[in-house]
Amino acid sequence: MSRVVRVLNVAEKPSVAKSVSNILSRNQGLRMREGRSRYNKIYEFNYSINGHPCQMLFTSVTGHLMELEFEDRYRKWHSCDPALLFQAPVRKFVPEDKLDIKRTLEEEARMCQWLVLWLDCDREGENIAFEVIDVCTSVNRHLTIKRARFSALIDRDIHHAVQNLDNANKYFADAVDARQEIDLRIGASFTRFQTMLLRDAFVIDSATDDRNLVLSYGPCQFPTLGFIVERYWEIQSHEPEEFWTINCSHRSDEGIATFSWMRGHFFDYACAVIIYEMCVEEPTASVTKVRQQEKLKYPPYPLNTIELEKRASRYFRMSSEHTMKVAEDLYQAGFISYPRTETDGFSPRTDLHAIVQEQQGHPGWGSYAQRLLDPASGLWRNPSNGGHDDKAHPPIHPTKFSSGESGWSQDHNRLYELVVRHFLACVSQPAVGAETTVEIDIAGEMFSASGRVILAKNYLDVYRFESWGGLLLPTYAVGQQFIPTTLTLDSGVTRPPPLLSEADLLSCMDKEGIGTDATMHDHIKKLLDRFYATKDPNTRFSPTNLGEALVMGYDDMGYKLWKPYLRAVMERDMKAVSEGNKSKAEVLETCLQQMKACFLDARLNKVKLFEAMAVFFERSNRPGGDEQHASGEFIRQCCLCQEADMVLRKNRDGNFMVGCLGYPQCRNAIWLPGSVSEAAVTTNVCNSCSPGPVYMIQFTFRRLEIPPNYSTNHLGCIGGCDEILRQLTEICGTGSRSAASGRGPATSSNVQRSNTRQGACIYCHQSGHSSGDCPSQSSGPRSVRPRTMNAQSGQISVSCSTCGAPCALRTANTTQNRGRKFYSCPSQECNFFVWEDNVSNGHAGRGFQRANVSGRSGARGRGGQGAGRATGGTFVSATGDPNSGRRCFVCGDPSHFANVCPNRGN
DNA sequence: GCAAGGTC
Repeated sequence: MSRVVRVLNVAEKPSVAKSVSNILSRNQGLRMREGRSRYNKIYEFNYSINGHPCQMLFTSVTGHLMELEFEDRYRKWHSCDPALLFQAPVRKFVPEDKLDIKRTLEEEARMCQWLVLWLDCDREGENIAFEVIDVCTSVNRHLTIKRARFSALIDRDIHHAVQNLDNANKYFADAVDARQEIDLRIGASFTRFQTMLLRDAFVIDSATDDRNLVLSYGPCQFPTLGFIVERYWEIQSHEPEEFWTINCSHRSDEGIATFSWMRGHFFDYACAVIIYEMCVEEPTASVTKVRQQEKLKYPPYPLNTIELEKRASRYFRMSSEHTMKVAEDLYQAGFISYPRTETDGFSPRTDLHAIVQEQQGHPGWGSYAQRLLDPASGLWRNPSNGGHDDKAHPPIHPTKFSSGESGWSQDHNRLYELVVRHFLACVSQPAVGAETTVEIDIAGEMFSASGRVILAKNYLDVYRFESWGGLLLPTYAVGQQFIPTTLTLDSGVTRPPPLLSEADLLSCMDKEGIGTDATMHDHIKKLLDRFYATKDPNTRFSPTNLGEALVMGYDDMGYKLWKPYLRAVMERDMKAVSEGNKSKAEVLETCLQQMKACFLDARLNKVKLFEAMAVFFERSNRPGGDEQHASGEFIRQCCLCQEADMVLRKNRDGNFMVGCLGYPQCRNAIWLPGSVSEAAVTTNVCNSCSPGPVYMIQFTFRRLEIPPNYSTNHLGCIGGCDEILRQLTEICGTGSRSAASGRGPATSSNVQRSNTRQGACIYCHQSGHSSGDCPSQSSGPRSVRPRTMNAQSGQISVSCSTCGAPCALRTANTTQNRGRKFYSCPSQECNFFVWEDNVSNGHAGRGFQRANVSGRSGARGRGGQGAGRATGGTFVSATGDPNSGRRCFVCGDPSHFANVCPNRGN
């Protein structure tokens, strides 16, 4: 008889310690006692491992026990150059809130001979296993260490795991160590760098207190932001293109059928008109094909975390972060299974019927559950498998019946209902429909219509979140002829894709491997918390100015730090480490070396970040931060605070300004043109500006940055009398803002992309000279971006970014934007367009973004040709009188439509 | 004051 072995078992979370204890003890003689941490109980029972009688102690941690941090002397933001964070020593330690768990482990480990690790069987779990080993072996070096590998919390797996104990896998743990270190070093260095660089240099109005604003960078949060910005840019740069299509409808006793043109649409108006006129001439339709098909609509795969978040967002507009909070509540209370799972297929050993049985009494879906269990209904179907398996948790499913609890919020009820209905749907037959497609021929042109009848709803009966729309189509027979009720030539414009919804964003992250199922919602929330993005009531995300500026800045540097590539490379390296093909040290060295080089380069190119920020934000004259101002030469007394002096200053970027020494009480500042290369205060006093004296400044401008008709030397005054200075400020912008509005190397901002024609002069559209030297602009060039003027008088007027002509304020009359006001250039060539609310919000206009004008029909037909009139149908010709309330798409004139616009094609 | 990953 061998001696009883005392075994310390450690799980990743309390629930697993409890489940495994229950399984192994078979609920016989299971005792529970408190540990030092209130969440992590200790279970005790007897068990026999490979014939050794064991006294089992089973406790848990709560995820990682340790954190990685820089050594103390590098932890303060100003303690070191952020570039040093790529080599600064780091240490792993148990944070304050985990110390009680650590103490429990130490106390129990001292009394044990074996340590069995029941952490989740993934890389993070393996890493946590080594954290536990670290803590336990430091108090008991004689421990025998074993790893239990299990894929589901079911009897067979657990008993198998404990009888086949394995060794912990250092490669897996190393991969996580590498990830942690890389994330920390990159995150901390870039975050400190860009925060300290930009926060004090600009007036960032998004935060209430921008002194505490952190402009964080992270290898997951930035690509997530990148998805949002990229889609936003895609929308911004979309050039709507007008197209033409022919629609046909036919009303009969059975109802109406709508036929669409099988050619789709034409972008060429003339071609469309020719074909349309042909159809109008001979409008008799002949049915050429009638096809009937049975179609199945399958229920969804079993539910995993990402799908739960996506569906809760789609169906209830719950944020992913809130969804996970509510799901955690339901899980803690025992109503649903573990909510953080990648698995979307049930193990064949799961007793699915038992789960359905529990739900039979529910007033909402109980009767469906009953039908499902009745073999006669034929409704049951073994669930399909989505192909993902985290080997640790089953798909999310109900674990306890409830018809609503008193403490539940509406969202608790909704989420529980979603989990239950989703589960019931998974074990149901697909919906069955009959689809009919009818094709007709009018004057040689083919049109088709389709309809669908649902024959059996099956899972759709319980899964009320999904529908399967379909119209009933009247009956047609091949060879049948009829005269269309309507035959119209309709125009439409191509539309940009919509902004990313939360579900879209989760899909992007999932696809590119950004974050894990347990952290994706955190990254999304972080973007909102950092003021990088906003979410509208339809759960669609837009970047804020801040978010867009940061992405633009890095993009202009040529670094794809905002793309998912970096994470993908890291993920590949992690995999190589976990497979033993690369060492942790090797991956750390190459990755950190590259990232450091990238960091140093980004710092050298910080002007790109400044430029991008300057597109959206005013420069701040706040002291501190990266832009220390030396006290400058006296110009005049400040006429705002009337107390302090205004002095000439130059910042580190070489930009000049005249600022009040009374800062921060007085924020009076006059920024000088970005084209100033030198500025010196003279003894000359301006004759016209008061109160005086106002000392004049001798300016030298950079030749290439000012129009040819301006001199490079200028004795100027900042008091307001100097017209040349005013013009150059307008043309060049101030500080680095000027570069972003057209000077110097082009930034790839969307503003630029949409308002300039690459490689050609923006005024005459010829190449060979820059816009600043255009011979057609005798009065000097204009700013590229649309300018708002007279803002102080309360009146805004917008001039066209291309031709400079004043724009008319118009009102949109489309489904999506009815009543919204916009400015557009009267000239057809410019295509300049901007929403009024974007102008007042400070957004620049874009090249062209017309409102939706699709579905507009023309006017009355050309007399009694064909049988249209005889049957009372409305035939619409490509020419004729306008309908009331509509405007020409091309010029906005309500007296005619685009198809007859006199300005068309000029 | 910084990341991302566990989890309560």
